[in-house]
Amino acid sequence: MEDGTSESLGYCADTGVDDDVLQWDQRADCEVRQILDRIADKWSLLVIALLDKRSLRFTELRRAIDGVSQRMLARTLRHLERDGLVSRTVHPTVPPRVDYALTPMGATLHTTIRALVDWTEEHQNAIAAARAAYDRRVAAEQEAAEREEAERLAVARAVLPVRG
Amino acid sequence: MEDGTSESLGYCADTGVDDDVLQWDQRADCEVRQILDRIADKWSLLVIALLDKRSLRFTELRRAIDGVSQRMLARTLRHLERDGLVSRTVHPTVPPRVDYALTPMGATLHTTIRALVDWTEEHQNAIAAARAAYDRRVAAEQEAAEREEAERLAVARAVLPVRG
DNA sequence: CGGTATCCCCTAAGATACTG
DNA sequence: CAGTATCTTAGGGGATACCG
Repeated sequence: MEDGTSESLGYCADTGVDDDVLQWDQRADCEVRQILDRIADKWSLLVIALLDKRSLRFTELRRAIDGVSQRMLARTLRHLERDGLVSRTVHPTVPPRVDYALTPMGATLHTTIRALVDWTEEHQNAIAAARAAYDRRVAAEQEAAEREEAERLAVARAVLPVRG
Repeated sequence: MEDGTSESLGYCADTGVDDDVLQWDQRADCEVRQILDRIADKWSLLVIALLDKRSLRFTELRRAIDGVSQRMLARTLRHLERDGLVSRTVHPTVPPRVDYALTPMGATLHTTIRALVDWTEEHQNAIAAARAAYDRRVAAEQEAAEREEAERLAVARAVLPVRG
């Protein structure tokens, strides 16, 4: 057993904080937050995406997901299995064969995740543009700052007598 | 400048891989993946959540989000600003005042994220139950394995002569 | 107030090797 | 094939100190 969720998490009851802006619970130990962190995880997202079409074997997933290590895939799958999002079926053949599939709950999650990915795809150009614009702005500001700095130095040298 | 997205990312064109199961691009350098990783980030999610209601100052955000360090909040905000999801407005007063707000694009993202959070809230009980069931199963299996092991040891001791 | 710069720790994740 | 165990490292993230 490597970790678990065993620390003192519990349901996050309203602490009665003044601010009602907090529509979602911000506290670090909140259960919702914790679930969110897990399913929004890089590999989880991809695994759920892939399993939507059909069940897959361990190695099929491994090959399908570029860059995932054996360790991380196993870990991710066990997490998803524990959360009841993915089912694991062992066929007692030789060589062994293990199939992973979405559970009904996992399938409902897929829909939601899909929306997020769609959003990302729709806006990726806009985001790229925003980044480029931001970077240009920053670069310009930095250049300006450097020019100003150089000028100040030049003035200082002109005013002070040269020593040595 | 701390990092950036400057490496050779580029749009991930279809590499013509055989498998059409890959509805989303899995390659580690994929732009969509990279954006997803950023917005699915723990702090980003919360910042976007909070800014939906109204614009907030740095310190307001800091206070609202339990457990965030100054460094991480600043980092997160700069990322979001760079991606065009959050706008940053400096009021040249003294003491300085900086307001953060969602851009129109940020607002659309909020809707999508909200769906994800809703899903999580709806299913958190089911997930908790699944986890409990899983943990019980694992515990039972482990116990069984230990019993078996103990038995094997007992048999071995009974067969082998006691040395020393 | 609203940051940036610095140091430092600790864990998540990759690489590697071994097992049923 | 489908994993687990072990080692190691990069970098996420906290604490602190200082600037405009």
